[in-house]
Amino acid sequence: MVTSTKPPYDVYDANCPARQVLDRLSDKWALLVLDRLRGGPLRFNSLRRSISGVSQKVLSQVLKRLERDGLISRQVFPTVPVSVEYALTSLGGTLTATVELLTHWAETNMAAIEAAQARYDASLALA
Amino acid sequence: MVTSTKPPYDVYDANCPARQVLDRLSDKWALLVLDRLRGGPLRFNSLRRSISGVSQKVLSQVLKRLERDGLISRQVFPTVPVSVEYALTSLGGTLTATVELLTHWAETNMAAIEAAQARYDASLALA
DNA sequence: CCGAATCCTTACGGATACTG
DNA sequence: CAGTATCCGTAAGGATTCGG
Repeated sequence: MVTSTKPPYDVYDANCPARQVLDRLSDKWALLVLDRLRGGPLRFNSLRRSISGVSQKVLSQVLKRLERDGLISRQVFPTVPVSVEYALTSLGGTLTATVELLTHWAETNMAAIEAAQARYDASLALA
Repeated sequence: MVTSTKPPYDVYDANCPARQVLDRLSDKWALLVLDRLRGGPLRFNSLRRSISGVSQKVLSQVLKRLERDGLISRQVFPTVPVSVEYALTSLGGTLTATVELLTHWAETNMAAIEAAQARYDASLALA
């Protein structure tokens, strides 16, 4: 359905809800974190290890932002040394469910995109 | 619904379809372009003017990428001076339709996110 | 174990000027 | 009109080190 039901928001306004959310999803690590937490709560280093490639600095930044947005929760256990568990909130859960629709689109149409790229690149090669 | 139906892809692999698509959407201008074209084909400068804030360099980069991905089409009219029309392809159309679901989530839940942020910031203020 | 702070590199985006 | 080419400032992200 492409029946343009354009929202009454200004897409150029940084305060536009769509932009707000998309700016968050634009961070690739954020999505990986949310995806990881779908399996249940995880501790910091455990989460870090499960997402290969992310630096500790960036991970803590991302976690802080997601917590601030209410998408994940952070619970500290006063053990020695301290341990911290991160978990998906219900709000975060609905978001990941929605993102999955996009993931599904990707799986369905990635082949078409790759085909288009091949065609494009080929047309450039003979130019 | 949080019933983890995880795709059979490696989310850490840059070739994962989900990543491919999200990396594209991470470009804020790309989304604005796709959104703009939902109203019908537009010429370069027309598109540029309709998206305030984008530089001409970045716009042409974005357009080239979207064309390569098969999400938009580019048609040159041999007028003098030449005019070029960009339009959404059917593939691009299905993507924007899917993105709209995300937009809808944003509209529905943005208030909750802002509330969470306010709570978070308040808890920091008294720390 | 969890995270903050520092340094440093690089890659993106804006402004400007030029071509077909 | 529709780009390409160049320069350049800024800000994001990685590596490393230190603290609670």
